Amino acid sequence: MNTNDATIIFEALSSPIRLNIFKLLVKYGDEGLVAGDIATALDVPPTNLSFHLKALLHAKLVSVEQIGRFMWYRANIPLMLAVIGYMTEECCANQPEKCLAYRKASAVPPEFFEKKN
Amino acid sequence: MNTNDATIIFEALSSPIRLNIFKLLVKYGDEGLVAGDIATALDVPPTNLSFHLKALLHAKLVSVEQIGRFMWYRANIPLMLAVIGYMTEECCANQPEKCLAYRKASAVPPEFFEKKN
DNA sequence: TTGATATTTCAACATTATTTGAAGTATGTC
DNA sequence: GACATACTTCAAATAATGTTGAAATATCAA
Repeated sequence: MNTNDATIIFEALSSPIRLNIFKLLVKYGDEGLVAGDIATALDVPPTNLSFHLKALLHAKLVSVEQIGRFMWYRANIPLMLAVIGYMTEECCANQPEKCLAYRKASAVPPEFFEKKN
Repeated sequence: MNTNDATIIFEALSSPIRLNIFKLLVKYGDEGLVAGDIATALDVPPTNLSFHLKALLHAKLVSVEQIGRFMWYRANIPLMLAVIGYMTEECCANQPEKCLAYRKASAVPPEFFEKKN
């Protein structure tokens, strides 16, 4: 994860349509969702959906698997976590106590911050 | 934090220049940095820097304080943490065990994941 | 008050992103 | 094979963003 990767990822999440696609896919987890169902759920014309899915694929925020005529899309949650890591990295590295204080006051759900290992 | 806020924030972080500005400001913490020094550090013409700082201000990712002729810019770290919260929310809410498993394998620095209270 | 410094705003232009309908590709069904 | 379905690619129009130099604003220093 570097500036370039992060830029592409943020770019991919910077449109309401794409952010909603990603959030929807997170919700469906490993099962994923077929392009047509994403289009229906979010009321986006198929052509336009393809365009946005391409941006998410390019950022690697989603993966796709063809099964018959259907394209199954899935969210790449580990990558999302890597971006979070990237964002917090510098903060923690440069002023750990301040970062921790801010984090304690943040809206991040507590169960997410359980000790790793 | 809703889709609209998040979109504006991701939009603000979706250009390499703006991402570098933000990272630089995170590094300087509470002290902040004056516009001219950001311009020098990142080798961005002042006019262009102003344009990008405006986007970061609009997203509220940075704040600004005028002191004499100087404009001191500072990163809004709590907001950054709020976005992280927003991104993890749905994941944790919908499949907590999967989310935790992914997190354990993620590159997020371990000290960031200490129990909150 | 004059001139220098710090930064922003403006206007023009250049570049990039988004949307749409029509056409294309591939798979499945009869 | 002929036709329907699922989805993508293409091309053209439109919209949004990014960049630059010149001018504006505001503070400071002599």
